[in-house]
Amino acid sequence: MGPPLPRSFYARDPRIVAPELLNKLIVVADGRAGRIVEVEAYCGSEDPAAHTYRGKTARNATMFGEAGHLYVYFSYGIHWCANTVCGEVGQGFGVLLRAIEPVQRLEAIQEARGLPRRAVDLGNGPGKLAQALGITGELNGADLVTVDRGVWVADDGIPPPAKPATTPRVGISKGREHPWRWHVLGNPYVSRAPRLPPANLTP
DNA sequence: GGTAAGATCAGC
DNA sequence: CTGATCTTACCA
Repeated sequence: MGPPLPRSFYARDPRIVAPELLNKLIVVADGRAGRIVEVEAYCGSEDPAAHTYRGKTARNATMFGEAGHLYVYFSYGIHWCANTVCGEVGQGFGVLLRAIEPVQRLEAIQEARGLPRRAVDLGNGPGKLAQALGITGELNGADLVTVDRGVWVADDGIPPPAKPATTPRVGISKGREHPWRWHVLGNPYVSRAPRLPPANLTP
């Protein structure tokens, strides 16, 4: 399946790392795995949409640590979301994993998601992705490079798309001007199709 | 100390 | 469109 990505892969600007994470595999301890088809970059103190914009808190501390660890946070009181920490220690940079195409242990993923689901609905969103792979707060801080808790990101030889689709990020109100969401163009497992520019209705 | 908003999702 | 209901920021 290929080795875990090295620390140096993550220790860069998340706007570089994010598109390169497309088509990599995220693998968890019990063998469930998915191909990453959608990501977003978050850029610390320079990014008002980032959890780390206003400095370190109990929740976001992992994101200020060493690159290559997993930052898992609890969202809207219901869902878990997973990020890879990027950049230098103290920057609070990371990449949110927003969608996967399930590729290994489909039955376990289906069971984790519950109810009959269309294949595309198994991992097409950050909360769904975490639920599909069983990622919860227990995995916050896991090292994707040393694989200390069984979670890692593998390169199985499929390269990132030469021209990934680039759009504004989903679900934020500040920082909308930055096109820091990337996805595999045309892949049916992404959470949202590219948003068309607003129609010009003025005469 | 209270309140509102949020990197979401499922079910009306 | 709404509810679920955790974390944080911000105001009093």
